[in-house]
Amino acid sequence: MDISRHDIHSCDIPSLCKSCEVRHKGMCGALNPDELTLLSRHTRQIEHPSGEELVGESTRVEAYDNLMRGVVKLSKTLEDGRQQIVGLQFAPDLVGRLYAGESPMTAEAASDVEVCRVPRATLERLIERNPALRKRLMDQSLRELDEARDWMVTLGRKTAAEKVASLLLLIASHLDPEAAGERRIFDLPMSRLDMADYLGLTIETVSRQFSRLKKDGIITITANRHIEVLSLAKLQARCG
Amino acid sequence: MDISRHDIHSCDIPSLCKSCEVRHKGMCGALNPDELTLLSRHTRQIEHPSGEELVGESTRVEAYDNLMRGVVKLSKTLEDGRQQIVGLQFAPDLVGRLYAGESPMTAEAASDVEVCRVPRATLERLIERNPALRKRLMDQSLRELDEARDWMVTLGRKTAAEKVASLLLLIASHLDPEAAGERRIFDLPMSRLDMADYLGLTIETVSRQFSRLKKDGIITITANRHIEVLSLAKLQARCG
DNA sequence: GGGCGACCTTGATCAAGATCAATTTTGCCA
DNA sequence: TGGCAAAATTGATCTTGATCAAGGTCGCCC
Repeated sequence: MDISRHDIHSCDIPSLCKSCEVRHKGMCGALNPDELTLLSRHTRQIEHPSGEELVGESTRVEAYDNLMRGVVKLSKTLEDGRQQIVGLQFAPDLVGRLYAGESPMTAEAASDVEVCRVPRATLERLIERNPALRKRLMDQSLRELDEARDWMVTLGRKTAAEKVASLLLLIASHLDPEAAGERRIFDLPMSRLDMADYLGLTIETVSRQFSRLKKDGIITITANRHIEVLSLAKLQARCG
Repeated sequence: MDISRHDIHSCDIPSLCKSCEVRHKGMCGALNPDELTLLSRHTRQIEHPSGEELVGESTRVEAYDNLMRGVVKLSKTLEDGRQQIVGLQFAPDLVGRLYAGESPMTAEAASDVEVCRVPRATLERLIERNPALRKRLMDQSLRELDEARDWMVTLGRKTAAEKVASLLLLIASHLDPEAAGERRIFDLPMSRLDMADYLGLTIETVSRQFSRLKKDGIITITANRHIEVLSLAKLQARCG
């Protein structure tokens, strides 16, 4: 794990700093120079390999993680080990349940991930002082709530085929958002098991649905993770 | 529908006023006298019979509803009519998706319901001015997000028996929260169809699970809606 | 380049819950 | 109080997705 001082001039915390790459979605411009200085003093840039845990379920929350690159999965586990993924986060989301003493879930790197870690107190102080930052975080929370409720429909009322199509569409829209037309190309940021745990299915069922999408000419798969969507319209039609 | 001027002295908007019945959970004390006067001028108290819609899916949001009595269900519907309930709201929640032009879901009275309706602009102006109110609404949003993610585990990974037990426990904790010991007594605020739509099941499956809980001596049911939980511990043990 | 382990696919069978089809119960109103 | 429609229960059967069981593929490290 690479931990280095955070330099304000080469700042790449997408959600909190000015010179970020993903300016259009992040918190850039929300902070004034003083606030940026304060932030840069307390922030550390950290890399996590795929599979590494950022925050454990029911553990104390000491810091928030600003997601710069990669995909983070949020999951919950029943006592007997059954697991459900309850959300995916993409850059430039803030990872971590605001204001909670204990994290209600596990946050884990789904792919290799780069974050900027901000101590809890630092961020919460900034939120107090900065209305723009506050509004951004409120908007992120409300958006996550919308997404969670959308996914409840998927979990409760869709068939296995519709579930897998919905997930592919969700991932495509985050990882290849600019693309026009019918095609989308991307690498799945998660294993079949993760997908099953997100969809409330087994890996076998997920695999069979992938095979069906392939057979029906809607996608091609190479090397397990590389997906090409040939007909976005047909994929959408399978989402229910 | 009974619409009457809202009188500040007999104010009973639990979440926004001072003399509310559910002081411990609401927004009482968040507003100063000026703000209360502003609010009282624009607020209307409204009663909705069970089944009546407060806000429709994909319709323009013109006002928020402060829930004073009863239970509101939030639902989403797929094109072919499949329905999923994505949340329940109890007094003194604020009903309505903050800051959205269009409501992402339907809000409907599950039982008979009393609300205070606040125009969108009025509440949003108050939020700007009042940090305590702002924090309360942020906390409600974050709590709803936690609840939605908890429910995703129920929808994705629990069996029918565990789902029904989880719902009974959820309702018991809201409708008979003070009770000590092993017993809880309450009236279900929703039909078997609503419960099925919340759990991602059919009414037949819900009914069979109720019969099983009865047979196993965990609950008694009278008149379809009146529930007595005989052993809270056994009910909890069935939640997974 | 070969070998090993993790991950994925495919097939056969099983079971939980859906569907279809009657009854029964409840609430309501005349 | 009786009658009726809506809601709930119960039973028989079917279907979807889970489970069990082999193989196959991929990626990585020596």
